[in-house]
Amino acid sequence: MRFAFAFASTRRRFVHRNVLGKGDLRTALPSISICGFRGWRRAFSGLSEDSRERLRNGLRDIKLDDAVDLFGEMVKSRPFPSIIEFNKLLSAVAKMKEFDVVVSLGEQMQMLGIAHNLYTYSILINCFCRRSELSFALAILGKMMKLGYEPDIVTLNSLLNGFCRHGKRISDAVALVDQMVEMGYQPNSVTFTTLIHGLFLHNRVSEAVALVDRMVLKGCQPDLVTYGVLVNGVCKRGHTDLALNLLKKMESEKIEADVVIYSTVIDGLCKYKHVDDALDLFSEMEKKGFRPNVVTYNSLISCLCNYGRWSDASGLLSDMIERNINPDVVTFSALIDAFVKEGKLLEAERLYEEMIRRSINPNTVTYNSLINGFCMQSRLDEAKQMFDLMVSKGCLPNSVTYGTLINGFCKAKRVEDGMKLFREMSQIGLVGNTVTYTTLIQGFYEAGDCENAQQVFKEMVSAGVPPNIVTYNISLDGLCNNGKLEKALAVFQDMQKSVMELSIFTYTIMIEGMCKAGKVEDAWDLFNSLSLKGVMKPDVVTYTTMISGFCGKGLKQEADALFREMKEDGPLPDSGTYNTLIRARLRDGDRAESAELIKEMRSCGFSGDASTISLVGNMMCDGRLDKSFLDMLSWNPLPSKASVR
DNA sequence: GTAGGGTTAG
Repeated sequence: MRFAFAFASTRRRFVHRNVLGKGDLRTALPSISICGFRGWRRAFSGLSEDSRERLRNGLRDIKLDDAVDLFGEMVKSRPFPSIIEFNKLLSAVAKMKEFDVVVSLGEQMQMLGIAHNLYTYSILINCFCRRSELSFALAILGKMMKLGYEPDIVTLNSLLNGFCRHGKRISDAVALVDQMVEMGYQPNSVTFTTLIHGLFLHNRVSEAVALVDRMVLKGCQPDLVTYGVLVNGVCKRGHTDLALNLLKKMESEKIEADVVIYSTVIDGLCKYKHVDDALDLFSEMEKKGFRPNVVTYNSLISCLCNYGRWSDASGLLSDMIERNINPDVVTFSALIDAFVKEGKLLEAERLYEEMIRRSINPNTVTYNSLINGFCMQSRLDEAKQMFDLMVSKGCLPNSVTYGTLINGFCKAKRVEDGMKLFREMSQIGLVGNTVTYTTLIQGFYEAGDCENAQQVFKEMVSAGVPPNIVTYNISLDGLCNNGKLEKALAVFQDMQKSVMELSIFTYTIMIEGMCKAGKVEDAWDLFNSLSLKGVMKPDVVTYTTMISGFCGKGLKQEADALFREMKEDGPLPDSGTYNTLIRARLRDGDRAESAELIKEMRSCGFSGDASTISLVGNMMCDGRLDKSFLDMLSWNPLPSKASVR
């Protein structure tokens, strides 16, 4: 046997796997055992004329259900139709990308004693490869070769695809092509295109691009599919210049482009912020005679929406309607989502009605956006109603739906309702992600319920969902704000020991926690340890937090000193820094110094914030301050920073 | 009768 690579795993027997559940294929198939010998002449007749006709036509446009029915009819008829007819059927199902069904049908054939031939094996190998189940494909290859069939270039290309899709065998894929050549096979454009695609799958972009030149050297011209793979691969990774060059190259090589390839590049340009280039290419494709389709429009419309270019987006919508390119659920969902994010819920609802009027069925994504819209406005009951509506329409909520609602309830301080939803979600088999869990943890801490917050954290870990730095920061903050500094410190220590990369934000939370617990000295030690370590620079919030801590303890000199240090060689003080200091001065009753600081703050372009103004208001009421302070804070005699710029 | 690919929305 000339196949040196008769892989070790081929020794493993092809395991029959019934991938479909009971009730689908099983019931479609005949039950041979119940047909007694005398009955079989009546039970098993030939194929109907209709089915013969279908098979003659190569099963064009056949639906999956019909194909499965036909298979049932075929295995009932005696004698069995030839393997060629079965192959036609398997091939048709494979074209629908229903690889599981193909595998299952092949298995049923085997059980009925319908012998596979080279093509049957080829189809099955292809299906396993498409499902990234290389070992099964190799097992069939072994079996096939044992029976004396030698794989041809088609089967080898399928196998190559299997290696490419396998998580760890891309280098074996590269080697396989060389091996093919050694064994006297001539790789064709499918071979190279498959490998190029595989390299992209493993993010080996430059190798993928370089392979095109290599294939030309080997006498293999790239075709439209090759360019499709290349253009998509580079666009998805932001190399839109390269994609545009590829379009030109296609033209010079007289390879006719198509609407999909243009749409791919347009979408790439949109995603990587070259909106106007996308619009240019859009008109260029029209000039070249390629008619855009709904997908082309959808890319552009959602992109324009994301940039807030509403009138351009709706212009394109009217364009497409005028040209009889019908908007679909994606078009409407994109527009609805964009309006929701802009807070224009009314417009979003109008679009929803419009799509119903056009008999376009909203899907989960559409409802998710609308639910999000209500959540954003804290209209939780309406959000829940929308949720019920979608369920009643047979539209299945997914983890985004639940995540959105849970987030809404938590933000509206209704963490218990959020938790109820979370339980419901788990019951129907949807898994929460890090964000969902983190939202709930935050909700419980904000409700002062540390116990449940920690419980959710534990559940998260045991469910195998990894807490991230945000989860930890929220936990630290929650513990500190609920008077559990000791516990927070313990967690903080664990974090420092872990591989997690801490941000300055984490340290600021701890410094604030220590200050609030009256442990300003500890906070100051931590603050200084930052500069000593040198890895983490305190930012303006860290400084302000520390200054605020000093002020709270009446350590005026320390606060002033840190403020000076900040101005000399730290981060620039911001409105928060000034307001923190000003409130401290005002509380001290130091009017002159307060006024001085206010003036300085104004000269930097900041003004009094809400809590400073409310403090001044209170002090005016009990007569400790006069109105001039309020004027200083809110009246604007100085040019603002913006107008100076 | 068998092989490769690409576009849109949360």
